[in-house]
Amino acid sequence: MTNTPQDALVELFSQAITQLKSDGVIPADHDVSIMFERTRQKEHGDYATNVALTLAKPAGKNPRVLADLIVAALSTDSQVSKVDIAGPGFINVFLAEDARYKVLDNVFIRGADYGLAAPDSKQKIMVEFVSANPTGPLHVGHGRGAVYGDALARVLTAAGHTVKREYYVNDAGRQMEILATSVWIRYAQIAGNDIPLPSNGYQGDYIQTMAQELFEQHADQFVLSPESLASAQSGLEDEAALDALIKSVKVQLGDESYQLFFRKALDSILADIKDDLAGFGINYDTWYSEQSLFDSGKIQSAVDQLKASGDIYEKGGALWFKSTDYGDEKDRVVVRENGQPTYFASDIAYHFDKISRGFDLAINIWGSDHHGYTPRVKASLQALGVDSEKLKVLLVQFAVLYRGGEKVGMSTRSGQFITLRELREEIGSDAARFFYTQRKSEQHMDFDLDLAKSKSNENPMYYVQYAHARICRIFTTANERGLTIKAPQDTDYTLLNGEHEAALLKQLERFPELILNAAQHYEPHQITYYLRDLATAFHSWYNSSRFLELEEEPRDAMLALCSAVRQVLSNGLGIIGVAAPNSM
RNA sequence: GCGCCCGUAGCUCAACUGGAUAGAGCAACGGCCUUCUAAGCCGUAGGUUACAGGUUCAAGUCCUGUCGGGCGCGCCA
Repeated sequence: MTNTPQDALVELFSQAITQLKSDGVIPADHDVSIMFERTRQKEHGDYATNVALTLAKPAGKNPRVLADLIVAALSTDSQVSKVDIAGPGFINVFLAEDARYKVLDNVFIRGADYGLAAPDSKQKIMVEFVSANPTGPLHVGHGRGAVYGDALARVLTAAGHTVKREYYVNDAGRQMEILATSVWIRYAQIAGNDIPLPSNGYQGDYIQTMAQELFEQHADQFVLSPESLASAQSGLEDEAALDALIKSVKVQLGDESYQLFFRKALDSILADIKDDLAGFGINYDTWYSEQSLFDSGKIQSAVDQLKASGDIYEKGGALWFKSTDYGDEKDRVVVRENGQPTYFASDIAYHFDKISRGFDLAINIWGSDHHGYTPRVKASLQALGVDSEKLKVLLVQFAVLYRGGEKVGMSTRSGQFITLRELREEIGSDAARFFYTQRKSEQHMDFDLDLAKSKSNENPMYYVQYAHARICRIFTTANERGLTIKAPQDTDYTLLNGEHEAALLKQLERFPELILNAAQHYEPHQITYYLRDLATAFHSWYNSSRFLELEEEPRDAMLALCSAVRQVLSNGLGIIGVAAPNSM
């Protein structure tokens, strides 16, 4: 790893602060942290620190006076050309001319790894995301979490963490039963039975498709008499009637036959989800089955452990977890009166197991509607003796969809939704990823489908990709003209002395620290904004000069800079999972 | 009612996590193609950062309150 310029400056200033401490200007026991920021305006130099402002009070001195003393105590450094004091007491640092060219060598040496921290040098992190119930295809509403989760995983990887992606599959519970029964009813209908699908069953076309396939394989082998089921439905409320219907179908089909429908539904939907996400460039390391938590006894043992520690009590025939002892609003049921564990029971076991697998940090990406759920899960981890700080829940706001200026409603059961696949096929994986990654995850967001689908300059992704394609084109043209171009490292960087070049070099230099910052704050969108800034700096430069018509020396230097910009555009686009096309 | 998230240009969003004159894109207006791709560039206009207080050298950012929007408050998942 190459040290960032900030590191060197912090070192330089630390010595001065130490000096002032021994001189008695600053209290010797005062803990000083020095921060350097890149400046917004070039009149303020390359870097600025507010250290004199933060030390003014403990030192009992006017910030500007203190800044003077700090600057006076600095030893000379060949990398620093000038140090100014400005405003209320900022210390602005101007770097030496040649220091700015260093970044080019870094880019050329590291290549596709430029900006990336040493792999596997930090924490072991699991990112769990999407984890939508396997009761139907993913819809557009899942897109934001999917893209955010994957981009975050990529950012964390780039920052040197070891990252695993996991999808928690809710393959146990009532929704799955409703699904399996819905498939059976559609199957029975195809086989000629006049059994209506209840309105609270799954209505989507994909149910029909699965039923049709089952019918083709098994003909009418699994039909039941409608009369025997009708009785189960009469005189009950909708949900109770549905449960009765499920039970009835289950009993009459027999476990083995019922499982056929269950497995068919689960397997094909899961396969569809996997395929869909893979089409987005999202690939998981593990698909963790909720059912396996039952089968392995992990739920039971987690409950037993909580019982033993006195964190579970009985009330009204149900088992309650005392989450209020750990800061939750109210206690929560883990095992119902009827003996069925709740979804929360699975979650306790799941998160406990997750942390126990040796991750330093487990990140959950949840829809914002689940925010109230976090305290109880953390509470359960604490009760089980796990540091709940190891679980980080990041919330993603739902995107409100618009089509033709109208809000688009979403409902999985009714079968009326835009699938994620549809979105991807219409606007492309790249555009969708870019679009989502433009927004901070916890920010409310409007998703204009018409806009996302339009392949116009209104979509900023093209702006960034175009910069990359343009650079590729320059080299293609140079080649066509038979020009002999020096290797980038062999060119004279000092010829890159214009304002455009300075702006670009600065952007390139910023990339490694940007990745670290984006990772630290779980904000992949920073990469997107950076890429747009870099593309802007490039397009602006491009329009100001025709490189290929210059004298050889400056031409080759400029092409070296082009090459570096192309590399960083490519690296950055890779981190958000968007392609860097050679031509457009 | 209580809790969490949010409120920034006409629209969609940033703002290096408390720093200097709040920035981009789209939309609007005016310029730039005999040229390595105009999916581009240059310029103009657009703001009391919802509102009112507070904290300090410094607040869009932190605290309190008000208003407005979203979500949550099940022996649902």
